[in-house]
Amino acid sequence: MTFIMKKHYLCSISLNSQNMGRCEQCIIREFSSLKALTREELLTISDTKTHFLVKKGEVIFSEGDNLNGVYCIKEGFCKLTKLNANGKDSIVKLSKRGDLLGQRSIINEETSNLTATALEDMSICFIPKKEMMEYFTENNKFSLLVTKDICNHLKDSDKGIADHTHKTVKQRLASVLLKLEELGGTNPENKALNIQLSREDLANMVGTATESCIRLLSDMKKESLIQLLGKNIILVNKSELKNLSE
Amino acid sequence: MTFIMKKHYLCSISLNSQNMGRCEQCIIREFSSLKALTREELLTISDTKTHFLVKKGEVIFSEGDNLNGVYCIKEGFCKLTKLNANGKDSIVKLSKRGDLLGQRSIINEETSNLTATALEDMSICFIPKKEMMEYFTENNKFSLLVTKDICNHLKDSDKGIADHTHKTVKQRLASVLLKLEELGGTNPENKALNIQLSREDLANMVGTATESCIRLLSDMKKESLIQLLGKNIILVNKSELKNLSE
DNA sequence: GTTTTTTCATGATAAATGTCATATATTTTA
DNA sequence: TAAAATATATGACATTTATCATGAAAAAAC
Repeated sequence: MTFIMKKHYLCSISLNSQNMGRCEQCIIREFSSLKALTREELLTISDTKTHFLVKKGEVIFSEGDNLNGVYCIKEGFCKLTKLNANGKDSIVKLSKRGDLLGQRSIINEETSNLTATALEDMSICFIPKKEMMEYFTENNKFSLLVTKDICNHLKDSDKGIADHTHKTVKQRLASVLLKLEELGGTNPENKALNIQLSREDLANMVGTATESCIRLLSDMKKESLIQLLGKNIILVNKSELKNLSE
Repeated sequence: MTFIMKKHYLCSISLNSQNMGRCEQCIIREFSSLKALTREELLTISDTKTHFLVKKGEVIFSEGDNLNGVYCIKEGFCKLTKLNANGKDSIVKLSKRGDLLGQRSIINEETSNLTATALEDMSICFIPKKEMMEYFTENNKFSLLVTKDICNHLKDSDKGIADHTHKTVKQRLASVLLKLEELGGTNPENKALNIQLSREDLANMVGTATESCIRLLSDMKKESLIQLLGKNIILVNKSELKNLSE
């Protein structure tokens, strides 16, 4: 287990001066509730937002941090984790391009309940709390979309609890592999999953020991359900994986 | 496993005529986001709401149901469950007096993702979708409270996923027992938990087989962590249960 | 009040999963 | 590029957990 310092404060300063990207021209906002903002609101956000790059493995924010705004993912995947008392991580959720992070903490005026860590090099915009909450209270269309987004997360999480309650490890692994494809898609060339998790991360998402996860991947390979090419995982028999996961 | 018909439609009609309870005088609303409603809004809700009783074991609404409003619990506990593909239930959440049910489905305009079942005789008010959404879009104070409530549920559910990911069954059982006390309190006379779950329900909340749950309860009894008096569970050594659960 | 059904409890056993050890492959660092 | 560190893989084994069987206790139905 390694500890990596947060470097994004430095990055955000050095990069923002170079990055004159205007929110009103940014396509990414179409993927989130930000699409409900008015032209004026977007102009203000353009001036108050900061942009920064995060390297693979770097922490964006940690459990317990006081977030002063929300993070809009322009590019890259990240994991949202919770640390167990016995020192083990649980991956609660994965986020991708277009997703907003930190909404719950801002609305509830609480510290973050999750840690966000980049799974690959990322490009992120930071939108200050002040503007977010201003538009949240004044722009009804925006607040409705934000709330709907949170509602969807809630539905996913409740599904997650149910999945972890009575399914076997193998069922959950199958389910996670399909979820990874759904979320991140596949490489058009070799059909491998675009989201590359370490075996440890995969185990922390499935809820099992790393060795058990590796073993079950090997089993699935022998059963021709998947193919393993180094870090690459290819879902060979998706319908059977689907059957297995249910 | 038994199937129980929903009878509350009948109940609601027969009872509503007798029940002239006015929302503006109801103390229960102080426990939920309904406290943000104006006097005028409350008067309208009084006229449109219906009140009904639900008997222990009866289903209030089921996974997949189209909810036409939200349910405000005036009295009693209920469980919110999700049915697994292999026919096993997971208890995702418990709700009590003052809680609102069905908010997520109404806001997202989706069918319910959970089934609500009474754990004891309950008294419930039903508030139609139309009024809820009207106030949600027009009364900012109300919508903020609703959203905060959903945010709290999300935080709880994410905690739930993490708990299920790497904790042992015994750790989770200890955690559930403490949660039951926190949520429902104890009988002042014998200090037993007010929320009485069957062993099967307890197992479905912990995420284990009923027999394993019973066995672990026996173990905890032998270790003087708890006391078992019929259906009554008394938490004897709470600090040790707390240690165990973490 | 008796019968029937359901819930609770426990033993025996099987199956699933976790842990520790070790080897190899891969990546990172110097 | 070589050395060090980390990630992946697999075997051996311990532990946990699930399943099946059975009986007792409690609750529900008659």
